[in-house]
Amino acid sequence: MTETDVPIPRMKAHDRRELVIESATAVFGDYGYYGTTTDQIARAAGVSQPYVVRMFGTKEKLFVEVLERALVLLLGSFRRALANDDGQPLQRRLGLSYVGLLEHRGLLLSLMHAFVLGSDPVIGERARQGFLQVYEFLRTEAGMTSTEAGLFLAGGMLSNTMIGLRMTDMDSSDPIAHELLEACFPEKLEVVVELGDTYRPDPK
Amino acid sequence: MTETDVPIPRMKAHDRRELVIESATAVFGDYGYYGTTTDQIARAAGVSQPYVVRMFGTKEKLFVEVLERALVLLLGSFRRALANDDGQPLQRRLGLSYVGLLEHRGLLLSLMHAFVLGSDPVIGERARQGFLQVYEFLRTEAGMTSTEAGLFLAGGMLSNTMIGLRMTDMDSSDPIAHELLEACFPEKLEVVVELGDTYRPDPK
DNA sequence: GTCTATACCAAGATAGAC
DNA sequence: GTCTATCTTGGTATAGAC
Repeated sequence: MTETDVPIPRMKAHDRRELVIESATAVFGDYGYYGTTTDQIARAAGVSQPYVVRMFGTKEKLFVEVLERALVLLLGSFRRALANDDGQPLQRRLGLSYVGLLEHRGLLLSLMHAFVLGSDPVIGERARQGFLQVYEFLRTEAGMTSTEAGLFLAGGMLSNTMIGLRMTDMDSSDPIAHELLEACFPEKLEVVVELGDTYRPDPK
Repeated sequence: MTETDVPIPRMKAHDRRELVIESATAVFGDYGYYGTTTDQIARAAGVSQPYVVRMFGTKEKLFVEVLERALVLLLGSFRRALANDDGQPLQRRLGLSYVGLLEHRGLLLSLMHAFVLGSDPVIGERARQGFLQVYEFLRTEAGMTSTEAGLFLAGGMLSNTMIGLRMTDMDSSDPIAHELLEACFPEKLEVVVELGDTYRPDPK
């Protein structure tokens, strides 16, 4: 029962699990559910492929966990922005909070991939539910009107799309692209471009 | 050289090709690029799987064709709406035109899947280009300001997301869901729900 | 122009050792 | 708790007949 019984660097189950989910989020964000390999995820997390499957049972279950965690983080971030009234208008606080989520690599993109997979019986169901949850938050907790909430969501979906398109990578070159970016992220461009930088390297 | 040399129902190459692209659009719309099988497409088009590959070389090339055709149809539809001035405000004409594209099963969703695959060297490149093309249309031909164009695109991306989520399928049940749909498609709900109906059956 | 048969590979999952 | 080896399936692509 001495501690030296354990020579190889192991982690507590929970930590490894978190690590794998985080890596999975990043990869799923790039290639989507079907486009992502459990092996890619394993390599990103520095563990073996069978172990990834072992931990979550199936790739699908893992994706659902990623999706669920993304929603938790998203709503958590919104709630914090809501509580943290710094005098700025609500829309802006929430918007910045949203953009701040770019720090979590793949988080918003994994969500987006899920949103567009509504035909899938299990992923689609969870995705619908999650989207509604966000809408409900905006209406009930944030006190937006349905129109305001719709506009806010629309902006969010446009952001996600631009991130998915890796538009932030081609910034300064094309003047039209640059104008589009500015139109899409009013007053937040610098933040977005900076955070978007993290998205650069991803050799398959 | 008699016509009876050809007993089995063949089509002109061009027509078959069109048919396959259309079927592919529908399936890609449901499951995305990676999630779609060339065999699914083949069955949807009523031809053999190898023949699909034969016609387009690779699955990737086929997807790019689908993407390109979708953009052509989208811009065509917009140009028609622009030219067809019936007194309604431009935003509304374009919006209705956009929603009308739901008639082409999978068209908007295939676009959406492409948009979120920006990390892919070939698909991503084409997708970025296409998105910019649309933005440029709104700014130049439709004469929108950058803000107007941004808002319009945002609405479009939200629509796509709701379609992808199959939100229109759960209409009347949940009151919140219904409110969300109305907020998302102002004055167009009936059209959307009606056209969205076509999306129901899709057994994998 | 279109099919059948099939080669070939990649990916998810399982078994079992350490 | 984590790995190596491996089974199994399914999917893209090719060959070649009709």
